[in-house]
Amino acid sequence: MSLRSDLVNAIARARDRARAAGALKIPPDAELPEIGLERPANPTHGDWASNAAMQLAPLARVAPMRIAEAILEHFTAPPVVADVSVAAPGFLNFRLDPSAVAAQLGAILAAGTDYGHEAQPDPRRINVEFVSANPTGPLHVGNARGAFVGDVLSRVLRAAGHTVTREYYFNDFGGQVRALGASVRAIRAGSPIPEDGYHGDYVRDMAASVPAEVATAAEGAADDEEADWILGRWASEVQRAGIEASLAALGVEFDVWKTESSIHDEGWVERGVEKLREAGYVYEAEGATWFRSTAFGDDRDRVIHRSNGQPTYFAADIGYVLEKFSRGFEELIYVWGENHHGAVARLKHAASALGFDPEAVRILLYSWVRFVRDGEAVSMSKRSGEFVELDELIAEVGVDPVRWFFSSRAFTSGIDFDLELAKRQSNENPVYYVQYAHARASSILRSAPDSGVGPEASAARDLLHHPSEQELIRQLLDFPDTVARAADRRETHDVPRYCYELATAFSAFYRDCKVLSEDAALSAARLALTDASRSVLANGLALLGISAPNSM
RNA sequence: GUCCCCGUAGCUCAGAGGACAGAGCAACCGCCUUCUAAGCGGUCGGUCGCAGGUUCGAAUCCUGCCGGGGACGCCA
Repeated sequence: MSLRSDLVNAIARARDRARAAGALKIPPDAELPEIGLERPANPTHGDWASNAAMQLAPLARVAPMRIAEAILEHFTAPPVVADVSVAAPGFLNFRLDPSAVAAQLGAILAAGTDYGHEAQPDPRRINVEFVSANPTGPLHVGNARGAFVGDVLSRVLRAAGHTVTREYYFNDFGGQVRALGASVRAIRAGSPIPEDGYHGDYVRDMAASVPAEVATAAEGAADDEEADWILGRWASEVQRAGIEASLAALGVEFDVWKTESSIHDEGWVERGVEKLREAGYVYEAEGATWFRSTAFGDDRDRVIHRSNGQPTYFAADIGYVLEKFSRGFEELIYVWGENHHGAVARLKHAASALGFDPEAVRILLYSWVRFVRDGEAVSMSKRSGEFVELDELIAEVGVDPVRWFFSSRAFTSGIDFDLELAKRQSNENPVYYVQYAHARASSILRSAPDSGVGPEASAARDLLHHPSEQELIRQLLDFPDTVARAADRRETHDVPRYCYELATAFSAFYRDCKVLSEDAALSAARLALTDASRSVLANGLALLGISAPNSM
C-alpha cells in the first residue's frame, strides 16, 4: 500500500460520504472519474494535490470550490496527512506530517532490492517479443532502440509483478537467407554479388571461413538455389550467434529464441489457417489463399499462401500468435519499428479471427532513430553494407550512456542521435549524474565505520525534519508509484527521469545535511537515509540495465 | 490518394484537461584546507507549427491547413 493509494482511497471515501450525506448530488448512474492526485510542482501547494472536485463539477453541476469543501468536510485524514486545504479553482491540497514521512524510512530500508516491487493487482503472463532482427548481418545502431525499449519494458513489467518471457523471433525461412547464401557463394566463386545480395565486409569474412563440410555440401548441391540455401542457413546461424553475443554484451538477454521454420515445421501455420478456415475467414482466389481481413475493417484482404504455394510471412505470424497463446500467455507484446505499422491491423485481426482478444495483442511501435554524424544522416542499409554496427557504437560511447539515451525518450517520438555529440558529451550525460550520486552515497557509507556509527532508522521519525531530508524521503516514497505507472502504461521513460530527480534530491541533502557528525544519533539516522537513497538509486538503475558503481 | 507518428527554449527531449510551460546540454557569473567539485548556487533563453472549435479551464481533446518521418506487396 503506497502513500499515494492511501490518499486516493481516502478522497474516494470522503466523496462517497459527502454523496451519501446529500452534500454532493451526483446522478446515481453517473460514471465517476478516477481521482487525480499528483505532486504539485509548486511546493506552496502542498505535498500532494487532487483535482477531484473539479472533475466532479460537471456531474454535480456545482462550482468546484463548493465540491472541494464538501469533500473536505467528510474527509478522514490518513495518519501521514497533517493538513488539508482547498485552493481556487477547486484543488484539494494535502500537507504531510514530517514525522510520519520520516518514519517511512525503516520500511524502505527493510524492503531493500525489493523496494518498488509492489503486489500487482492484475498479474499477467506476458510475452515480450523484441529486436527479432533478421540474421543477415550484425546488429546496427538502428536496432538499438528496439533492444533497449523491449529490455527495459520487460524489466519494469517484471518489477511490477507480471510474469514476463522475453523472446526473439528470427527469420531463417525467407528469401533473404537465400540472398545471403548467394552473396557468400558469389564471393567464393569470384563472381559479382547479386543485385539483391549483401555487400558488407562481414560477408567477405564469412566467405573466407566457410567450414569444410558446409563447403562440400554446397558444392554437391543439385543446383545453385540449393547451394545458396545451404550456405545461407550456415551464414544466418553465424550471424544469429553474433547477434546473441552482441545483445548479451549490452545486458539484453532472452528467454526464448524462436525460429520461423519451427513455426512451420511444428504445424502451427497449418493449425492456425485451419482454425481461420473453420471460422469462415479463409478463401481461395487467383490461385492464392486469402485471409478475409476486411471482415474486421481492414481495407483489403491478405494473402496467406501465394499462388506458387509458398506461405507468406503473414502466414507464419498467424501460426506464431496461436503458438504463443498456446503457451498460456495472457498478453503478447510486440516491439516493432514504426515501419511495420502496416502489419499491425492484420495481426490483430488474425488474433480476433482465431478467437483471441485483440486487446491482448499489443504492438508498440517505436519511431525511427536518425543517426547523424557531423550533421549528416548515416545510412543503415545492411544490403549496401553502409551501417554503423551496434558493437562499434558501444565501444565508442559506452553501454550506460546509450541505454540512458534510449530509455529516457518516449518510444513514439522520432529522435536524432548524433554519434559525435554522444561521444563528446558523454561526460555531461545525465546518466553519470545519477551514477555519481550512487557512488557518493556509497562513499559515505564506506567511511561510516571510521566514525563509529552505522545506519539506524529507528530515530528517523524525530530527527529527519530538515526540508532537504523531507524532500529526499518523499522522493524515495514515489518510487513504487513510478514503477507501477510505467508498467501500466507500457511506457518506461519516466523511470530515468525519476532516477534523475532522486539524484538531485540526494545532492541537495548532501549539500545541506552533513551525514557524519559529532551527533551520533543524527549521524545514524542520516546514514539510514543515505543507505536508503543508495538502495533506491540502485533499484532504479537496475530497471534500466545501467550499472550502479560504488566509486567513480 | 488513404493511414500512423511527430512539430514545445540555440540543441536533445519531458509534459496523457488543471495552479506562473519544465529538465539536460550549450552560453554567462559565482563556490573546493570540511562525508566524492562527474558536484552546488545563480543568470540568460518560449506568439507550445498555424487557424478555428469544445471546455469553468487546452501544449494536452476535435476539425482544417503547413512542415518532418514512416507505412500502404502473392517482400521480410
